[in-house]
Amino acid sequence: MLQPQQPVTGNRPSASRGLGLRVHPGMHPLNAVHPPSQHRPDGGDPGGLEGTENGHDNRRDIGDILQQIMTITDQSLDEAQAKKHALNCHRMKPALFSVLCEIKEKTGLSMRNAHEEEHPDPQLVRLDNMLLAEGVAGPEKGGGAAAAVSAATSSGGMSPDSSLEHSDYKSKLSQIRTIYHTELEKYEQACSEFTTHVMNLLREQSRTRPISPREIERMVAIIHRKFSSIQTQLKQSTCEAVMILRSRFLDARRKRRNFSKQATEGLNEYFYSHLSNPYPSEEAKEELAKTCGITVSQVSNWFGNKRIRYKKNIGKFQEEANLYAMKTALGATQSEESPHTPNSTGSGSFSLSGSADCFLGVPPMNGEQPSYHMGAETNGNWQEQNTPPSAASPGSDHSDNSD
DNA sequence: TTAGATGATTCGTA
DNA sequence: TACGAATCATCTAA
Repeated sequence: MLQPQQPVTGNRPSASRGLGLRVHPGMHPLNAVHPPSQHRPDGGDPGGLEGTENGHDNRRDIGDILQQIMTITDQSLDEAQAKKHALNCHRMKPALFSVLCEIKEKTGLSMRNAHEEEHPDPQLVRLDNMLLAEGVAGPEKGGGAAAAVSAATSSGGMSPDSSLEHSDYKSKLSQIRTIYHTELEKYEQACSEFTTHVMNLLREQSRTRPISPREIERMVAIIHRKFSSIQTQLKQSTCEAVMILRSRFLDARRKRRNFSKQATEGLNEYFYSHLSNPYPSEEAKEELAKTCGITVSQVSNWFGNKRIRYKKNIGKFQEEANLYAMKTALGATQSEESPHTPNSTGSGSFSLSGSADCFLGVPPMNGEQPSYHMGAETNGNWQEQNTPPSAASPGSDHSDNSD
């Protein structure tokens, strides 16, 4: 029986290090290269053992070569080079090489993962799209920041004096972009270098073991996948940074400012004068937006909030409703007394004295006559549920009608 | 510091 | 798509 051979150098024990492929008692090194017909996967290998016990010269040579290969990593570089050269020149090398090729082909190793398909990672696609949209990836033209700023502005959350913060935002986004591209370049360069290195190694190794071009390609693909996952992490971190930056600078809720008293009064005046149907038309919203100095969406938000909060606690708003009713009534009286006297201090500003009908020229909703009382029903069951019976009677009871 | 007010956002629904 | 409802985040007065 062929015993495991000590490294040629003989300067260290062979069983403690190496590739873990050392021959152990009971297993002949040539088991790995037996043709499949002789291979015994059940552990027993009478044929192989028989062969070694017969002291087959060729197989002993091959065993020597294999053993030398196994111990190459344990040797110094010079020794290894010399050994490699010796192996390359060995008379049995072509035979061993062809056997390895054959075995490799039959085990299907070379076809492993051959059917793996390259699908774009959906997460990566999302990250790419986001970075593109934010202006971090892709050509730098300030588009992302500008788009984000314009989006925030159009939502009505940005005040005109926020241009300084915009520039701050842009500069920080630019920093993120710079870091992102620097890191990306580093990764790409490292990937390229590593790929080249591995390909050279494989080409070199292909002289002593069978390595198909397809195998090299697959190895390159594996490397690229690994680096791609690192890049994904980079993109993820960048996205998070942009999100934090964006929320810090552009989240309208963080920039919330209360409307001016004048604007709030104007909105309230409209609301209570149309209490039976507080749903301003688009034209009315636009007019309100213009006169209050806010956006149409802010008007919509305000009415949405007002309706829901009014409905939730009618009693609480009763006093407010009465106040605006009184103001309107007073304004109407003054108008009657001096019909030619403008009831506002000037066009474009809100007056608390005008009647609901002539409320700064804001078109009545759906053609209804604005009123504080239970007027024409125009919007579902809002009116019957939410219009307080005493709204038109300032000073009347303030009973809590909240639901 | 804190509770209430308020503007904005999100989500489900008709 | 507008709206209601819930919720968040900030403002403000006490």
